[in-house]
Formats: sequence, C-alpha cells, structure tokens
Amino acid sequence: MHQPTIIDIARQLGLSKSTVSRALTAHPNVNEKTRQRVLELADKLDYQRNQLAISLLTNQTRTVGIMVPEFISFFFPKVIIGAQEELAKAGYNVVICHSNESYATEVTSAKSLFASRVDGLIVSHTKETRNFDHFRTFTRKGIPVVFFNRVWENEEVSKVVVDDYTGAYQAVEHLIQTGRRRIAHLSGPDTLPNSRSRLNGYLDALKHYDVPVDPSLVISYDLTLEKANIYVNHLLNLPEPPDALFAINDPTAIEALKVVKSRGLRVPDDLAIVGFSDDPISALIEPGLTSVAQPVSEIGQEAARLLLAHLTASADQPAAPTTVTLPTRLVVRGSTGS
Amino acid sequence: MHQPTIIDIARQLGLSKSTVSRALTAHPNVNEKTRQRVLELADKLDYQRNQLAISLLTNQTRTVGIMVPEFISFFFPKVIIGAQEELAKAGYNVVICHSNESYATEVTSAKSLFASRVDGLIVSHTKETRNFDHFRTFTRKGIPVVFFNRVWENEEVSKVVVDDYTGAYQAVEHLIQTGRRRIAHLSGPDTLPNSRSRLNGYLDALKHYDVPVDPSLVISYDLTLEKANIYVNHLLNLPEPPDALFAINDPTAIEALKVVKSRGLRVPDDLAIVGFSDDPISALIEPGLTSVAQPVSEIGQEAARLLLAHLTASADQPAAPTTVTLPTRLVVRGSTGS
DNA sequence: CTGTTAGCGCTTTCAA
DNA sequence: TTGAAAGCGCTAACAG
Repeated sequence: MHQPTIIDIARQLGLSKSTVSRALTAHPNVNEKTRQRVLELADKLDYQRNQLAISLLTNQTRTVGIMVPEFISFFFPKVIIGAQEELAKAGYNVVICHSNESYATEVTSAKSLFASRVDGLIVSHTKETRNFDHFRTFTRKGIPVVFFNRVWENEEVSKVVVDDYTGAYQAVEHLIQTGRRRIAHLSGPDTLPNSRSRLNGYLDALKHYDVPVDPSLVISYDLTLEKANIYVNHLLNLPEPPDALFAINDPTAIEALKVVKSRGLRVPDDLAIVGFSDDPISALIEPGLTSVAQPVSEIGQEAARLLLAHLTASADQPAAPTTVTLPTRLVVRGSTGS
Repeated sequence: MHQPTIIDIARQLGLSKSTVSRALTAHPNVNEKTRQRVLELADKLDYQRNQLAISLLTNQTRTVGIMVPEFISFFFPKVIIGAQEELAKAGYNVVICHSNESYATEVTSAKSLFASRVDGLIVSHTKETRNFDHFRTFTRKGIPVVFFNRVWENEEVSKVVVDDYTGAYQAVEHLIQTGRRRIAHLSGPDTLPNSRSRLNGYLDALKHYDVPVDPSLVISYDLTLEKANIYVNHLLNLPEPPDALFAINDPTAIEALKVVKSRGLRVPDDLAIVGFSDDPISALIEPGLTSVAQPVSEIGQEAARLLLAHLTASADQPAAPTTVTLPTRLVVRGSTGS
C-alpha cells in the first residue's frame, strides 16, 4: 500500500524531485514537455499530494476550524454553510467541531484544532464557557479567532452578533401593542451575552410602555427542553398567570406551545407566544409561531469575511478587531394574533 | 509569533530533543525529574505539539472524514453525532464535509480529505453521484471507507443501511388497511439505492393486497421542494386523484401537507400522507405526520464501529466488508388516521 | 530549465 | 537515562 511520492515520480523519470514538484505546482520554470511527462506519470501512479508535508513546510494549512455548541437545530448548520461558502471561495477548507454544550469537549476540540494548526477559528461557545484560555492560546500566537452568536466579551476579537436587544424590544412591544400586560420571559443563562441583551430589550420595552415588571414572570434557565416544560407549567399555575410569553428561542417557544395545548388552553387567546430565530418549523406548526428572525446565513458569511480579513492581513498591517451587528426582524404569525 | 518547538525546550534545558520528545509523550525511559522540568517549561512556554509533523512521521492522522450531501435536516447531523461519539471513544477526530448535493463538491472534498491523509471515511453520497472513482482512490490504497444511507452498490465496502423495503411496505400496508386504494408515491431519483428499495416496498405491498398499480401515481423526482410542490398539485389535479400519498421523505410529505391544506382539502380525509425518517417536526405539525422511523444515531454509531474494525485490523488480518441493516418502525399519527 | 541542499517539527532506532 | 542521526514528503533558495 505504498503511496507514491514525488521521489517515486522523479526516479522513474530520471528527474530531481524539485523539478517534479515544480511541474506539479504549475511553477513557470519547467519545460512544457517535462511537465507533461510528470503529469502523465503522476496520473498513472494515482499520485495524491501529501498536504501534511506541505503544511508543515509552509506553516499554513489553509484550513479553518468552526466550533459550535450543537448542530441539531437549523441555526448552526446554516451559519456553517454560509461561512463555508465564503471560505471555499478563498480556497480554505473547514473543520467542524460541535461541543454538545460541554465545556470540556470545547477545550479538547480547541486543543486538537490547534495541534493540527488551523489557520483560524470561527466560534460560538458553549453555555458553560466562562474561562476562555483555550481561545487565548490562539489569539496569543496571532491566529485569528472570530466569534458569533455567543461571543467572548470584553476581548479584542472580531465578532458577529445580531441586534438581540432591538429584536427582543420589538417582540415585547408587539405583545404590548396587541393588548398584553402580563408578559413572561423565559431567559437563557446570564453567562450568555445574547441572553442578557434579549432580557434588557424585554425590560426596556416594558418600561417604555409603563408596564410594571413582575420579577416572578422572568425566569432564567439552562435552555434544556425539560426545564422549559417545567417553567411554562409553573408560570401557568401562578395565581395570576401571564397572558404572553417571550421565549429566548424557538425550541423553548414551541415547547411552551405544546404545554399550553396539552392543558386545554389556547394560543394566542390564553397565552400569546413569541420565539427567537425564526426556525423553519415556526411556519409549519399551528398556530404559526411569531418569532424574531435573524439573518442566519449572513452571520456565517460575515464571520468568514472577518476571518479572511485577518488571514490576509500582513503582520505589519494587521486587521483591526471588528464587531459586526446584523439586524433582526419580527415575523408575526398566529401565536400572537388572530 | 514563533511557536515553541521541542527544540526550544531542549535548548533551554540543555537536553536533546529526543529526551524532550520522550518526556512529552510519556515514554517510560525518562528520568522523572527530567520529565518534570520538561513539562514545566512546556507549560510555561505554552508549548502545543504540532500534529502535522507527527502525522507526517507516523503516517496516521487519527482523523476520520465524514461526507454527507447536506446537514440542514435533522438526519445527517444526528448520524454524525452518533458516529463522532463512537470515534471519539477510540481517540479519533472527525472532519465533516457536506457537498450540498453537488457531485463536483463531493469530488473536491474527497481529494482534499485524501490530501490531508484522513485514516478513514464515512460517506453518504450526493444524489448526482454515479462515478465513484474519487472513493476508489481511498479503497485502492487500503484506506477504509464505510457508506451509509446512500451506499456504493455492488462494491466490496462496508455499509450501514436501514430496511427501506420493509419500511415502505409497512407504510403502504398501513394505508391499504385503513381503506386507501389509490395510493400515490413520490419517489427519489433511481440512482439512489434506498429510493429504489422504498419503491419496491411500495409496489410489493400493493401487489400483495391486490391493489392495482397505477403508473400515473408513481412519480420519481429530484428531491427539491419546488418539484414536490408541483407534483403534489399535479396529482391532486388528476381526474381520479389519489386518496393517499407515500412520500420518499418527511420534507416532501410536509410539503404535500401544505399543498393539500392550501387547496382547502383535508388530511387525512381527502389525502392520507406518510413520510419517511420521522423527523421531529412530524410530531409538531398538525395533523401529526405518520412516518417510517429510522434509528438515526445508531446508523452513525454502527458506521463508526465498522470503520474502527477496519482501522484496527492488521494488514494480514483485514476486516471483511460488512453490510449492517437496521430496522425501521412505522409511527402512526394523524395524517393517516383519526 | 534543472539539480543540490537545507529544513519544516517530530519520533525512533542505535549507541553511548 | 540520554544523545546523535535518520527521515516522514514536500518546497524554496541557490547554483549551475
């Protein structure tokens, strides 16, 4: 099972390996006839270049790592595809790692990506991540890291986020303007910046419309569906239950919808519901789920563009860390209206 | 931005790089004190081993490539996660490629994975793939390739499939037993083996129950939702429209459901619908979609196990190509019953 | 246009 | 227990 190398080709053709290398890499300084002979034999031997050797030598792999906490929901796969398209145009390959929301796995993956010398990193971290040392390993060595969705706060790295605050604000505004007063919020862990931004949007909308904030209607939880189920039931069991729910994301909102239905209540009459991200499922269920849409593919594209900017920047002319904020858009469906 | 190497450590400690290498790789023949000194300095310098160099030398990357045609639907991500879990246990990393159903992309990805010397491959090919030479590059060099879902036919490679035939048979049997006689089938391209198996299950079920086969009710298409929409409308416009539809997959079935509803018809009264794969969405929509469930994670785990068997087999004791067939299970919901 | 040489970072004999 | 040397497959000066 010996894999042919340029030395095999060189020997069989009575050439030096440099010439073979040149012929194979479309180097100008090679006799056209020589190149033909090399190409032919390479084809015949089914020669496949060894990228490991090249990367070791050139000190670049032309590979980018993408780290996400999960990729079962539509969001992360779509971001990845968006990023991959941009990266592919520039000749970069992509290695995808999903941590399954586990900090330990994230650290291991980061180490492994570093060991295989990726040229850059695009990251949305786990909900457990509080220590970012495994990413500092990269930045300290000048390997660019771009965050999206869940971003490394107070750090000089490029980031792509959406306007979570305004998205949340508009969602709650919509609920108020359609007559709701007791609006609950199922929020994510406050380690996640986007979770906090959405909470702030919620609070400010209430404030702006003089709707009193009831702390018992604001619950922060760990984003598991089991907990969502428990908390929605808890809210509905309250002596004064909410008349609306703004959920941190669509899976939570859909879980809420199931709970409401299973209790024989109606959406939106008994509880209006708004989600976040506009998962395609939202349009398929009944009633349709009102949701704050994010430009998902664009997030990936933007992250890739920022990374490429850093990748192509020269050492003496480094690209400055940039934060790109993309707009959200409220999509109104049956879960909040008629 | 110089990355420290074992030579840096060796120099600073007045050792040879061999000793440093031994200390770092937990080799037994190193003085414990020496090891401590090395480990300490490595930590201080933030030394990270260069996997490229190791792979080049050892001729193994401990990396496995997984190639899928898409990963927006729940199926492929879940297979990947299942495979990844198994592979991680054995100390293998995973590189994920999605071809976006493009043959050209698949070929490019395969070349790139080969160039970076993955130790093995797990593949579900695109619907366009008819030429498998890019996979033969691997098998010919003794690099194991395991197919799943969409498999390389008539080839001595390991495969993981589900019992598509029986799944389809039971779906159609269920439709017949609940009183349907004009059962349409939206089938996939006949380049895909599983598509043909499902078609055969459909045909045999009709035959077994003496339901005449009407060729105008069997439509093979390219799996795009736009076409699905057109063909469902076409079927409903027939002078004698079908009273049931067996769809090749859940997205198609859900598209059909939307079409039926948009025409003011009812499911299942006017058209009963069955899908394939039991996408989680199927339980969320109304009516719930009857579907043939596959053991998705197990497909990935099984594929990983087969690959590992090949990976750990010695050259003189190679693992034999094996085909694993996993069972399907009909999940009945509102789209075919009350 | 082609060959020679050095070396990317690491592991692994073979000697000491 | 440690060091010296060879070499994985390749590219890139430098000479010729």
